[in-house]
Amino acid sequence: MSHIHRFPLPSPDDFDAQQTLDCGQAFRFQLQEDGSYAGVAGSHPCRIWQEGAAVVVECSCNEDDCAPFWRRYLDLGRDYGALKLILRQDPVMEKAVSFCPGMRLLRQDEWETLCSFILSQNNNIKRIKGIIATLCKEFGQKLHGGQYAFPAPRDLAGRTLGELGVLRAGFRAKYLLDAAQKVASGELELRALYSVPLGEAKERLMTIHGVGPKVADCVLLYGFGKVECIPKDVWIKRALAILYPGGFPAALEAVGGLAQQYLFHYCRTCPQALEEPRALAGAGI
DNA sequence: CCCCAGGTTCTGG
DNA sequence: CCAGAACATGGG
Repeated sequence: MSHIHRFPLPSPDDFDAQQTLDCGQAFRFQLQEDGSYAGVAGSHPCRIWQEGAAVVVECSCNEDDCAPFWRRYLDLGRDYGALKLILRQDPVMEKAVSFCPGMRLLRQDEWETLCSFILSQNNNIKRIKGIIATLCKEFGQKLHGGQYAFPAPRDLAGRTLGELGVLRAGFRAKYLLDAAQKVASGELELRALYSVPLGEAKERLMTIHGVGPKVADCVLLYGFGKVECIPKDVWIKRALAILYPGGFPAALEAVGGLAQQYLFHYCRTCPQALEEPRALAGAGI
């Protein structure tokens, strides 16, 4: 059984599957020969692509109507046209947004986001994807289409470090285990983080061994939809230092996480992004 | 052999 | 409090 969902957007610029699903915020989508992306969102195996000014989702779930899930997952309630207009008033963001205007923030499962970014530390995206694929295949429930669900906290909490060895996750395995045990036991209740102040939520996440400020910000941004969180990874630190020597514009801080994602993808994908200011300076200003 | 990768923890001042 | 090293693993 498979449903096709078609979500119209104001502009064809408001969604691009590659820019959204392969920009380092989600790790479970793979480019297909037809240009669509196949993967798992939450517990939904799916394919996602764009057709003109619409996002199209094919999913094989047995829910009567999973459209609300997709609206939330794809952040369809947010007016990206208006937001991009605001961001583009800043000359640096103008370039970043122009580079990937179809990028959107995904609202992913909180637990999966936590694990994903624990595994991301001091690691590269290619290998992060591999570890997560193995994690799902080894410990997750089997779904339609040869896909696997992301393992629940309970699925991992009782495992030993030896059992997690198949992941080849290195020192991150013990962090994953600590997260699973704290969440499965109720010591850390993820849903409860919605009802406490942001700083408190971040501190609670950081009680997990292996979760520092950057990973916590990623979880809050990609899992809890807190767009004011700005994960400071090596790329963003470089970008801020070079492109915003005078500091990040205060007017954009309220949507700093979104700006961060455009910048991250721009700087990581386009090598000249961080070189141009040097060239200008060299030209004598 | 080196260095690096969407960091965090540990250690020595 | 703060700078460096250590941490597992795979790729260049």
